[in-house]
Amino acid sequence: MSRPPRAREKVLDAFESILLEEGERAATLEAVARRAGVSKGGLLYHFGSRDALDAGLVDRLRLLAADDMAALHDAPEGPIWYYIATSAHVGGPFDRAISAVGRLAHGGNALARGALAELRDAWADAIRPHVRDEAALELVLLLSDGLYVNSALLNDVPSPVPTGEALEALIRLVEGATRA
Amino acid sequence: MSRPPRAREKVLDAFESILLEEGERAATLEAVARRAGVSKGGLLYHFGSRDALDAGLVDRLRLLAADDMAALHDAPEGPIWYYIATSAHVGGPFDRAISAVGRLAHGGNALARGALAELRDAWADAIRPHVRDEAALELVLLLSDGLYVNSALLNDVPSPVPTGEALEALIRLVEGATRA
DNA sequence: GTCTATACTAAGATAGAC
DNA sequence: GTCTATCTTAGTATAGAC
Repeated sequence: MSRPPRAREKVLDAFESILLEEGERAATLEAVARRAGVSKGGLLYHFGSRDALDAGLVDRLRLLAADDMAALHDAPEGPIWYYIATSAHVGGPFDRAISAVGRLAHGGNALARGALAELRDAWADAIRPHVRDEAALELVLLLSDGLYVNSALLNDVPSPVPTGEALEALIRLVEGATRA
Repeated sequence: MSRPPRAREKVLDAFESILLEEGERAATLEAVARRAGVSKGGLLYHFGSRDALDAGLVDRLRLLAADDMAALHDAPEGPIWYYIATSAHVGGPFDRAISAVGRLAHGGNALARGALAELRDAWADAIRPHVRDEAALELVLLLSDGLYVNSALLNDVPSPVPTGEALEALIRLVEGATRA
């Protein structure tokens, strides 16, 4: 009856944070270990190599993606609203995992690319029944991607991401233009 | 009457390619020099440090951005069409420079972040007169960002970026929803 | 399960020859 | 203007103590 291994999760949290705030290059084993509050050796007990650490983060993304897909299907405001609104709401565990795995994908990691491609396909399948055609589907998917890029990019640049009323106006516009 | 320094440009081309295809982490001075067909020492003659190389790429982006802004203003199909269509048409020098500088921005480079923020502001100013309100402006800008993310991400994953007729349908949809 | 110490490799940067 | 050689530091990984 062992409790979930806290250290492992702390390491993944640290890895994610550094990827998001400082990029792939800064996410060295030493930097991750330091931020997680363990030694390099301690980290390497849980993740035997850099590749294993990458794979650990991709696994986390897959788990969170399954939960989110369930929430999207059940959303009372409808999937389009849920999908776009949560894309702008970065900072949650799922959003962080997506962007962090995105950085690994940029670095050429095949596991990361595959997981993101699957996620995109799953979203497309969930939203397709609610829009009038493929152009409308593309618009919804691309808009959400745009929100991600922009929310992920800015750590000191002033944020161009719409929030609150501006975001609602944007979503109403998209719903009007795309709904089946 | 010295001709433009070819080696310098070759180095920037190589740096750009590696950033796009393999990410920040792979873009080491040695890898860039090898791809450019020069030695590490040769590279460091033109760019005295890694920071100088980063700055060189940001400078290139600024030059290309000025040209593109002129083309956007003169585009016969109108700025919205020009803007979205060219966002999907990655592979040109300008598009490559934007995505490559985007990678540097992810890595925390302040010059890169500043240049991209300025570019976004310039686009917003150019498109604002042609859309009906700020929500419509956001939609156009975010859609274009979405096209970039997706075109930049895929080196072996099958491309989710619409082209040809699908892209035209998407642009007509957006124009209908946003035009002033 | 976590640490310290250490080995090995690769990255950034300099010096000086050509 | 470009090269080779070399120095230094940082990144990955292993061994073995606690």
